[in-house]
Amino acid sequence: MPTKKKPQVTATPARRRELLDTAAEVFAEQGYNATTVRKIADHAGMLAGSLYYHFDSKESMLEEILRTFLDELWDGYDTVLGAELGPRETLEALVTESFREIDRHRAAVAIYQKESKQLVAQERFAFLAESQRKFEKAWLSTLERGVAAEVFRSDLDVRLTYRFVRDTVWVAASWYRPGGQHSPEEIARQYLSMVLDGIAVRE
Amino acid sequence: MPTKKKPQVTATPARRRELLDTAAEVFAEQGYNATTVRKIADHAGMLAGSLYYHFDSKESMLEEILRTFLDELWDGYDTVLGAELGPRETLEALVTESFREIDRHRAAVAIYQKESKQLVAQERFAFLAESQRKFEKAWLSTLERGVAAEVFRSDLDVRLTYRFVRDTVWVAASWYRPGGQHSPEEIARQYLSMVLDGIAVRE
DNA sequence: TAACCTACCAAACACTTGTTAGGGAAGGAT
DNA sequence: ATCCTTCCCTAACAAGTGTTTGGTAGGTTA
Repeated sequence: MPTKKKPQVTATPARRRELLDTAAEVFAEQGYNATTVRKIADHAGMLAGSLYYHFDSKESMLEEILRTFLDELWDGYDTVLGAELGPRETLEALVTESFREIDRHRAAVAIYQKESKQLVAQERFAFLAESQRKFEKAWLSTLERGVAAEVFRSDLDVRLTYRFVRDTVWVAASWYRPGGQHSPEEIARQYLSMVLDGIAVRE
Repeated sequence: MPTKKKPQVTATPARRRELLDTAAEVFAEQGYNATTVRKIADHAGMLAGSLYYHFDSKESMLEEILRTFLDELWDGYDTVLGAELGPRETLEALVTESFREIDRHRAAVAIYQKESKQLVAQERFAFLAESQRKFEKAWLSTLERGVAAEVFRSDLDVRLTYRFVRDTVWVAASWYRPGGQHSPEEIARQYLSMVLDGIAVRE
């Protein structure tokens, strides 16, 4: 007799993704640790134990939410980076793509922002560290290319600039609401205008 | 016979603040919900129950940490706002003061960033909402004054700009380490240069 | 009709959580 | 020498935690 069947792997992915979406929203709203499986089950209209028909554990839900988000994020980023644009155009495209991802995966981004720092220590979530390295490399090299090409200022600390740009983009997930008065593209445009040209009036 | 004495109020504040500092650091590192009172006690070299000689509850520790931080923050802010500087100088002073507060209250700022959104719903932490309103008013009015005086660009959404500036400043607490290679003033200078003049090279 | 699979419920499990009650050692005050 | 205060420990508590086990209604397949 083989091992027990694992509906987690083969079951219809429709209900599964539905449950992951509600779980992601509760995680984002209340925080991962403060979210009990009973709360998730409540939002899904079922009992706590029933979740374990679809998932191994609470932690595996979190992992799948973050993995799905990062996979899609890197699809977009790799496309941009592979286009071999100039440094300024690359930065514009990365920022715009980021705000689009926030629009699509608001909950996952919020979770990532809040929890990734603690999760990355666990080997189960080592893929977060890998993603962070790729992320830093992509942004830093773009900024450095821009400095070399004299389209970005050379008197600013590149690493510091990277941190500011990175944080401001992603922290937008904490206040962004899809369907609001600003589209992701409009937010990206305003943000880029601020970061590239500054908010001070030019003489 | 009067009610039991409450050492929480009258006890020597030295040990009390010491414990709050270690608690703040554990809260900042692991997150409030993920931090057990036993972990705090471990870091303080005592047992969990002993904490309750000094404090009413885990929640009251959190409240005191945030209250202490916000009190000091507004001391600095009110001084700046009372100086009646021009809009650009006010913005510069607010940013610099913010980075100094991050330097002094790194842990508290990190906690505030992570938890305030969920805490503000509880009436016990209503003072967080009040602080946020004051904060928004101070920044928005400064930005609007700058636009009116034509020192800040008028084609940017003020509210959006406010959010970007606010978030980028405070999120720095997540990567800032006191004693690092950049002083708070140096970080403020670079940040202001980026926000005011942009990172693009001027023609 | 019978066998089976899917998706859930009901009830319990072992464990961790914040918190409390009683006690005691150390040291200063009387 | 006695008392009192400070500060911590020991031991337990009730509630809440993630998870497991066995069962079952309803649809699908043989």
